[in-house]
Amino acid sequence: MLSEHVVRALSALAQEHRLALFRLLVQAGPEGLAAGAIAEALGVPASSLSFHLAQLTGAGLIVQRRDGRSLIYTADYAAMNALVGFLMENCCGGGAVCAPAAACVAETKDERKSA
Amino acid sequence: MLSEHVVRALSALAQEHRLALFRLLVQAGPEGLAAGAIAEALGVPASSLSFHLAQLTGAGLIVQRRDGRSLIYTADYAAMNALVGFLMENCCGGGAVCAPAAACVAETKDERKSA
DNA sequence: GACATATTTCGACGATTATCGAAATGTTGT
DNA sequence: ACAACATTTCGATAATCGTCGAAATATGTC
Repeated sequence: MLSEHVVRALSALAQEHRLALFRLLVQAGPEGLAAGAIAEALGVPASSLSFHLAQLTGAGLIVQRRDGRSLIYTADYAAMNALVGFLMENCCGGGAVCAPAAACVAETKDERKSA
Repeated sequence: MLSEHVVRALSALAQEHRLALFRLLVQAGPEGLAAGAIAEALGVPASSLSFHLAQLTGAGLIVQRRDGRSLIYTADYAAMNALVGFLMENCCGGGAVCAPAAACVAETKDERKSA
């Protein structure tokens, strides 16, 4: 993971609306949310939201897919885990006390059924 | 933890020099590093570095103490853990698959000796 | 007190960012 | 083809940010 990418990701998260947006998607899970639903949840005009979605997408933190006329956004958990891992890497010079980075492993609805 | 503080912390980290600086301190551990040593390690002019140190300090990510004429900076591990925890909070709606946030518990030299 | 060292504050500059309405694009149903 | 809906692109504006030299502040030494 290049620090250039990490800076881009952190910049994307370093903004009230985008931080709220990302957390909304993190908590929404793999099903994600449509742009319209996000705009309503955050109370942000559509054009502003679109700008923020583009920032997060460009940073690789969220992913877009289409469903009918709606665009559905989901958090990229792998990117989130990598970001956290990068920040805490070699914490305290690798002392045993420092726990390894957390990992969120998302499951789809189907995976949950078959488990 | 208020999202306002988190945004401040993320903004502080969302910059090449400051990200490198913070990671340097995270890896340096509780003993920390003097401003001069950091400036040399990063290849940044003293006045620029001072600006960045102030950003990180203001965001509560690092802490300053004095030793003679040097100012020693250390990473605030509690703040780092809180930041990561906030980001991953309630991941996937609280699904059991998602591991809890990582935690780095720093030890001082003395604590390590007596352990 | 004078001097060297360590670091911060000041001031100015160019570059990037967030905002949002209006218009454009893509999608669906008739 | 047309109308309705969902979302993005464009353009302009105000605000914030990173940079660094010069000067100021603090500390330690002689």
